[in-house]
Amino acid sequence: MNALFNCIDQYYKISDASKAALKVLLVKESLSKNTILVTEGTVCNQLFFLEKGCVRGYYNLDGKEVTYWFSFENSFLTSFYSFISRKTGIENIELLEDSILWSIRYEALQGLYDQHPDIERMVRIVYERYYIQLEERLISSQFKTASERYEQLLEVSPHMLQRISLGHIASYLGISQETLSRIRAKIS
Amino acid sequence: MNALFNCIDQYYKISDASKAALKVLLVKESLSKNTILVTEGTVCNQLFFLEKGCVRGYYNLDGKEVTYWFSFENSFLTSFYSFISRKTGIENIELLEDSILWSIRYEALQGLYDQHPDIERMVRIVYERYYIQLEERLISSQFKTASERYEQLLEVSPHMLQRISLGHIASYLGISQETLSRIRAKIS
DNA sequence: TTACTTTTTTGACATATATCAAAAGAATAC
DNA sequence: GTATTCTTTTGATATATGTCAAAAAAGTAA
Repeated sequence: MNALFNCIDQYYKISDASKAALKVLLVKESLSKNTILVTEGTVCNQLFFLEKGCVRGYYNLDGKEVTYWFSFENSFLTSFYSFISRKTGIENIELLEDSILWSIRYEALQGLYDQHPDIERMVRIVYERYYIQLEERLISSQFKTASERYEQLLEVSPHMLQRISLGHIASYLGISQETLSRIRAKIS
Repeated sequence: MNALFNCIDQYYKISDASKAALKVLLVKESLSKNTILVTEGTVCNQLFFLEKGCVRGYYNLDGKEVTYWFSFENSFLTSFYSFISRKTGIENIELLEDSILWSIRYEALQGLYDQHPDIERMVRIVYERYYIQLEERLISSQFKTASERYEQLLEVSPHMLQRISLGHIASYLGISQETLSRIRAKIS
C-alpha cells in the first residue's frame, strides 16, 4: 500500500486522517496475466491503483481489438467513461502481466470526497494531470505520422517495448502491425 | 453572468455563498473577432468561460497552424496545459467571432478551492466530463477514417459547419482541406 | 529435444490521403 | 458595383499506410 501513498503524495499531500479513512476502503487484488479486470457492457464501479504489473484498455471495433491505453506500476486506472458517467462502457481492461492492484468502489470514493476535501483535491489534481497527458496524446495521434509516433514512443516510453507485444503497440499507435514492423526495419 | 451560473449548475450546484465569492473574482471581457486571447510562449493565468461567440485553440507546426479544438457558448476554456502545469505553452487561442467571456485568475481560483470545497467539487466534476470527452475524441481521431470523422462531426456538431471555415475544420479533423472538400463532394 | 503456438517480418498489391497548382466561388472593402 | 482578398473546389500526381498471404522467428509445453 506504500506505493499507493507515495504516488498520492506526488500529486497532493493528504492528511493522516484522510489516509487512514482511505486505507480501510481499499481492497487488494493479486491477479494473474490475461485476467479481464473490466468487461464491456458493464458499469465499472471501481477505481484501481496498479502497484505492480501492466494492463491494457481496449475495445472491439468491427471484430478487431483496438488497444488505446496501457498502464504500468504506480498509476490509477479504470474504465473512465463508465466510472465517471455511471453508464455501461465499451471498454475491456486486461492484465498483460501478473499484477497487484488496489481498488476502491465508486460510492466509497464519493463518501471520502464528502468527509475529506483534501482527497477530493488530490483527485482533482490527478484529473488535471491526466487531462493534459491525454491532450498531448491526442495531438501526437492526430498530427504526427506513424513513424513520428513510434519514435516518440521510443524516446518517451522505451520500457513499453520491453513489456508489450508489437501487435498491441501498433494498435495503440493507430497503425497496422505490418506498418510498425516496416518502420522498425527502416530505423535500425 | 447568468449563463455561467446556469452552466455551473449543470455540473454541480454550488451554494449561494460560493456563487457570491466567485462573482467578485470574475472579470467580463467583450472582445472582437480575430483577437488572440492566449499567445504561445506565455504562461496562461486565466480560466475563461465563453458566454457568447466561438474560439479556436491552435499551435504552429512546421510553419502551419494546427487547430485542435473549438469552443462555443457555455463552455470553459483555457490553455489547459499551461494553466494546469504553470509552464509556458505552445498554444494560441483566437476568437473566431466577436465574443463575451468571463475570466478568473489562477491564484483566485486556488483561493476559492480553499474557501469553498463545493467549488472544487464542481471543478473536479467538470474535469471528469472534459476528460471523457477528450478520450472519445482521441478514439475517433486515431481509429476512424477521415470520412468517418467528418460524418461524426456532421451528426454530433453540425453547428460547427455553420460557423467555422472548412480550413479550420479540416485541421481539427486532422486532414487536409482538399481531402475534406472531396469527402464533402462525395457525400452530397 | 521436438512439436506446437504465438509473434514478427516480408512481399505484392490496393487504397486513402497529402501535396502542389490552378480555377471557381464567396465575402469584403472601397 | 467593381476590384480585391479569402475560401473552397477540382485535377494530376506522389506518398504513406492498409490488407491479405505467407514465411521466419521466438516462445511455450510436453
